[in-house]
Amino acid sequence: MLAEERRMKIVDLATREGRVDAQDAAERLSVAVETIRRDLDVLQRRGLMRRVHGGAIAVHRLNREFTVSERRALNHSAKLKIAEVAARHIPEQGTIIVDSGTTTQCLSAYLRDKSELTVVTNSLDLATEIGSSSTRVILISGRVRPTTMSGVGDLALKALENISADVAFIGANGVDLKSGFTTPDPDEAAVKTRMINNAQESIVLADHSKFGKSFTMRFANFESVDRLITDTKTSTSIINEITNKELEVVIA
Amino acid sequence: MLAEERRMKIVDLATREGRVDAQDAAERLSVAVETIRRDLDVLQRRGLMRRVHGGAIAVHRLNREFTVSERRALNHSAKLKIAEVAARHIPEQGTIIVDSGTTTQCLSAYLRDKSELTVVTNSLDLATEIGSSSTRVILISGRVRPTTMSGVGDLALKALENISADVAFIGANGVDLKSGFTTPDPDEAAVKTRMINNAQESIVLADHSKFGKSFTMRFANFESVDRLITDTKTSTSIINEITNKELEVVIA
DNA sequence: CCGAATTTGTCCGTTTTTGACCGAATCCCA
DNA sequence: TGGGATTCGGTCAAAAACGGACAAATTCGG
Repeated sequence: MLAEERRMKIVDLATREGRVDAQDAAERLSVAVETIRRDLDVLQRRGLMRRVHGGAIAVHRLNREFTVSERRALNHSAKLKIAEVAARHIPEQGTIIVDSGTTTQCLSAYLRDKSELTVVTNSLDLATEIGSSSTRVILISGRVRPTTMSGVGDLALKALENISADVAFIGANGVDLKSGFTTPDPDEAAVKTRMINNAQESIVLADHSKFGKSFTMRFANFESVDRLITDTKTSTSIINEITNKELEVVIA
Repeated sequence: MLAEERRMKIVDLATREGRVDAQDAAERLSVAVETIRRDLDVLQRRGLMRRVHGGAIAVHRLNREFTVSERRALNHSAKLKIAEVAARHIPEQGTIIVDSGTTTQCLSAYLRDKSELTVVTNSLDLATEIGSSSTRVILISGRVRPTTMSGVGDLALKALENISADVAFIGANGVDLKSGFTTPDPDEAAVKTRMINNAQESIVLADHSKFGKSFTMRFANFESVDRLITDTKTSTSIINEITNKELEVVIA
């Protein structure tokens, strides 16, 4: 059996059963466990599954299980540092737009009790956290997308229509040289684009795990964003290439 | 079973039942209690649940308890009964409007995972609770009023403009023979009025403590509401007088 | 057909996971 | 409030899984 063929069968197994047991797969495909383990590593690098002790878990199942709170914990310290740096760009007064997402969510600590500040957001969680403080919060309506707990759709775009802000803090799922800033959901992408358009200055927050990835919907290219904040683990070569595109990159 | 798989099942248990009993989970997943306890520690570190004596509780439940705990304690059992009766008027499919408020909030238990139902609400807490289920949630928002954590103002009215629903469940601060249904905040009153106007049928939920009180803003008179649900502690004389005004009163 | 590169299997020391044990801390109920 | 039951958390040992090294087998390019 060809190596690729074997890997296909492993993917097959994974999608059918949701997981792969290294030991079990080795027996079924009559190869050594080490081979399976190596295969799983390869498939993980291809983004097809996630390696865990004893085997691997199919991504489709992962997405379902990964809740907001779990994603929040992912690279949490990096996100906190990014938020800390981003916070320097929050004005004392005026209006800012804050996108939904686990990274932008970390900004909440810097947004409470700013009585001269208006925060416009489509994130339920963020609004809940700072809504009870003296900061003026405007929550964007819309259909609630369960995976991100944010308001999207036509209503959200309508609500944003007449709002203009000083700064917009935007999250991204993918940052790639070819594709620009991307996200999987079309509705969510439309909201992000509108947010960027309606702000004087726009800042994207993205930790190292987002780089080199691209998803279906581009919501901005490098020219339309003013600043990109990331953490120290992001490869410097990518950062240099982005800096060449007239986009200021800040490393937290 | 893979370790990660087991942990997923624990998260599953937690989200479904709100809590995890270490002993019980150990038996169900046929591993030692110690293993479960270690898993719970890991999951806590991932921010998925909060460790407590005897097991752990899901974070989504945790947030819920924190946000409305004090207010909800007031006449809580009465509110639960009112919600139970009100729930009989929730259609299996179609669109309903649910107002913000501690009483209407209790409806959330009956609104999760109704895939044929669309819930329109201006309550952040309600949207958060049912937004993660398969129920379609449309959040009406605008400026967030800190005391009630609800969306009000011009933006909210605009968003409601083109929405029509089968039933509206409305909360009230005061129910009085002379003043009708009242609330202190003008913005909130405007939203309630619009909600009632945009629904085929409107139901007000009010426990006994609301009767005989009146506040600045009337959002509805007795004629414009179809049904009033209250608890057994409400004085029968008031109920009789209200019934005379062509308003059906249901006692939970 | 040959040599190089890649893949695969084996070996083995290291790490991780798991279940068991036990004294201490905590909870629950009378 | 006190005592019994439960739970906790730390240590230990066995088992499983890991990963790196290396050799054998296979594939590839010329």
